[in-house]
Amino acid sequence: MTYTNDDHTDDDHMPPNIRVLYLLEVIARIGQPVTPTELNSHIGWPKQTVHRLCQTMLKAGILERHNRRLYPGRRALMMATGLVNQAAGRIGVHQVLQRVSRRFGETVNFVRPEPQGMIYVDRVETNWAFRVALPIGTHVPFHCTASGKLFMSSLSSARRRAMVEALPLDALTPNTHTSPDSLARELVSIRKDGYSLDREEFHTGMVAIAVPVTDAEGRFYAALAVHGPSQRFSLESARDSFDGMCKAAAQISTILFEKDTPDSAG
Amino acid sequence: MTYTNDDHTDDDHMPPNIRVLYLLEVIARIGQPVTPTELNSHIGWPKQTVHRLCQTMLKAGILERHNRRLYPGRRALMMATGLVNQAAGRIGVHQVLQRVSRRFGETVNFVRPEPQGMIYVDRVETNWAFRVALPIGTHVPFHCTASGKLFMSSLSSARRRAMVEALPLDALTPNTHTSPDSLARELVSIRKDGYSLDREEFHTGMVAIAVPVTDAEGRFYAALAVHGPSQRFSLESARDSFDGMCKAAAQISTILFEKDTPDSAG
DNA sequence: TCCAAAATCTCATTTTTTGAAACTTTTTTT
DNA sequence: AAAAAAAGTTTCAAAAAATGAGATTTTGGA
Repeated sequence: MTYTNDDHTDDDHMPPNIRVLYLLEVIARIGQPVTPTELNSHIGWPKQTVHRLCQTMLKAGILERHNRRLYPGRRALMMATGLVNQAAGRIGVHQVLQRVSRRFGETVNFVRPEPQGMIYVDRVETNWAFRVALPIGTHVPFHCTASGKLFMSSLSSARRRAMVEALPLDALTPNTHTSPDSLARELVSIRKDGYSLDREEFHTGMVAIAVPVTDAEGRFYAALAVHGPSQRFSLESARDSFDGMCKAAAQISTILFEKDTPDSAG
Repeated sequence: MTYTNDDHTDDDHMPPNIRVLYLLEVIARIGQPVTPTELNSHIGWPKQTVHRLCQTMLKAGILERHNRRLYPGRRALMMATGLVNQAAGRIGVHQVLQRVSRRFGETVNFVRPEPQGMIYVDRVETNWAFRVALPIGTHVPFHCTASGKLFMSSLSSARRRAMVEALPLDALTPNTHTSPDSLARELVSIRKDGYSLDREEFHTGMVAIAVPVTDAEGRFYAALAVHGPSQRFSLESARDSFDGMCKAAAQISTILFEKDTPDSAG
């Protein structure tokens, strides 16, 4: 399918700045101390390049070397702790997704808009055999997904119109919107209803409902979506889940955006 | 003239590929979403440079932007989580765990938060017959473990509340918290006391105490926990171990985060 | 609506990175 | 203990990227 294009891939030309980060990333993924040569075997760059970059990071105190092996240094650890802490909200978000998934028995996605399409940021899957085979990090189109339509419905009317007219309205199923007018009309009603449905517009046999997660000022931040096969997850059951999903969306919003009150009991 | 003999300081000269990391570092240190211009005010580089570097990281998925502000992206978090678990100080940390275990004669765990639950990162076990059968790398729930409750107590009140409400409060023993209120109340007192107890809330017959290990800026990094069967490791003995555990936690913090201490008797 | 601040674009110059090849050190094998 | 193999280091010219000043556009608030 032409749409599941995972852009920024690793091969797709990486600027030298990002190479350093990629190296750190690989070290983090491997999960145990490595030698530069072992790194090399995971990456496949010229060995001099890998060695030089390691040297740079060693000099900077980002890596440390013991016994010829590379460890994340103090600087990396401090940075990592700060990042994890700043994103502690994501732990809470994941827990909310799990709760929603448990409650409705279907796959739950957390989806954000990006220029290339809507991107799956986090997910909790059910154990059912039927599953969407879209890995986290995948971009999906705007015009035929519950989350994409929800996002567009949140735009100002001028932008909404411009976007609808700019999109390639490829028909991925018989139900996909292929006319700007019908799509624009649905966006208006989505805006009114507060939720967006995917009526088998992306994959035949799959339906979805999405509700918005907004930031502290009420602006669209992400979509919380539940996906399921139409046989067991009908459009009616999707609509029935609306209230529960709104509550979950509000919780997520609180986790991510609520200002810290100076901690009193409660 | 050998005046500026301080070879590789941070200011001295930073190669372009380290600049990207430095930017991430500053973002991590600030601890909350920033605009490129705010970053600029912390760093003082030409604004175009900061902007360009931010763009590069956004394109790479290392940062995310919402509402003009930069957030650590999914890629940054994955990297950070991976790095944190293999820091250069691991060996030293393990030795501290061994000492604690020898001193109290019980199993000692080093536990960190992840989206799926608290994860056992390192452990020293006693030779006693009674042992917890949770291998390293296992995720355990937040609501019924000393370390999980300790972590949640470290969150801002808004996040704490949202998380408590999102969690499935499954009763694993008669003592498990099953009401958000009672759990929330305990988190407040944990925050006050500086330690967290597991009163047979996870496994009947097993109690635990956990104290926080913080980084150089006081942020939660991990929990240090001692586990034992209630018959020989009572809640009182757990509390008695508090001072010793705090000392150990401080040592771990020093090992992991402190810059070279010129051999002062701590 | 207008205005100021922030962000983006353009481009010549400077600086860095790059990676092949030769060379040295360390580790393993015989 | 010597030889062989693997890992790591140094050198250097070509290629690529980063840099940052100035001009331009976009954005958010009054």
